[in-house]
Amino acid sequence: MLIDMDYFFVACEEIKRPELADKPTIVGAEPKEGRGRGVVMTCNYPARKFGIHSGMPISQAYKLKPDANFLPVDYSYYEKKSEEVMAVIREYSPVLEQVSIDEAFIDVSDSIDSYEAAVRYAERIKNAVKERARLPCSIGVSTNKLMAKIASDFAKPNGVKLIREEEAKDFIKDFATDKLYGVGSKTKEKLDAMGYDTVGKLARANISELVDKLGTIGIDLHNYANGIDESQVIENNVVKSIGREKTFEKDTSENKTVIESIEELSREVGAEARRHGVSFKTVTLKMRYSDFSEQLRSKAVRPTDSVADIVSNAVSLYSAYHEKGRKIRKIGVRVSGLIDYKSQKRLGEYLS
DNA sequence: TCTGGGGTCCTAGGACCC
DNA sequence: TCTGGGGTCCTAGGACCC
Repeated sequence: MLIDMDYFFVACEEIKRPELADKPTIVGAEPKEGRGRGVVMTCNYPARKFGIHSGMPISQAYKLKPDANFLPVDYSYYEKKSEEVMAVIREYSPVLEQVSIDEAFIDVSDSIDSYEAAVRYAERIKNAVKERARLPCSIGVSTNKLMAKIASDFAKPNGVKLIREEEAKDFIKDFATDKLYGVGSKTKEKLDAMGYDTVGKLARANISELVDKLGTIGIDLHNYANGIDESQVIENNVVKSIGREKTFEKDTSENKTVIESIEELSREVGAEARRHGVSFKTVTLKMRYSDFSEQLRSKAVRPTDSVADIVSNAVSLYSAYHEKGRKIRKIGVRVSGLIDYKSQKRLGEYLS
């Protein structure tokens, strides 16, 4: 099963202010009378009636519905609600794989022996999430992760959708290929060029041609197109990297502005690392220029968790590699190669 | 029309070690 | 004078997901 929260960020806001529910409401960047930068993170169904959707530039959303409620992103609140939701779901499954802040797979195949029972079980979970976390969700039910995810799209809003194993292949055959997990705009273009513009055609494609043009993911995609996905639901509670980035209100080439931002982002990253109880081995600086091209530069460091190390490395990467004169749109700082203190301590004890 | 911020995984070359 | 095969780590960039 794939449990996917409905219009999650706005639904969270509606708990605090129920009156938002009947009106078009958007969580995302500040619209600034249509001059704001950034995008719609989430919007509720009343807003969708005006053609607004997540990922849309906030300026465009403002044009479509200037008197909608535009709310800023309160990420830590949504994280808290997410934890509540995950705790509820966890009671219903021996294993839970959280995909994002508002989505999780569970695997209940060992304890459920019919499609009817599975649907009843999903309804129970949906009701429990609604009652205890006070948030709506939709649940896709099938015999593998790929199809459960696809089913969840058809469950929305606030529903349960079952796709039986024997229906799977037929269910997806007329979809565009980018409805499959792992097919984005680039891969879709390549598939189109090969003449595979629907999932059904991809299902009948020549595998060696796919591998030739796409690499080993060609095999996965061919399986997906046939409704086949052997991947397991796996607990994934280990964080691999921690980063913060921000887009400037105006593109800038002023060193002072950029460096101050790097310092601020570094402090946030450092605080987050401490919160997780991890040190890191690599610091990466990301620069996005006005034309949207991106430059990443990284530096390996001795394992550390200090903000000063993040700042000094990120700033020196900036000084060394920033292409002078080019205006920067966005700056980002990330640490990776994370080591948690406990394992470090264990290793230390072992070595001593 | 104007494109966020949080991530993951993969590929590929170079340096280095034994 | 010409040089293998196994491996790890570092760095850069691309594609993708929500």
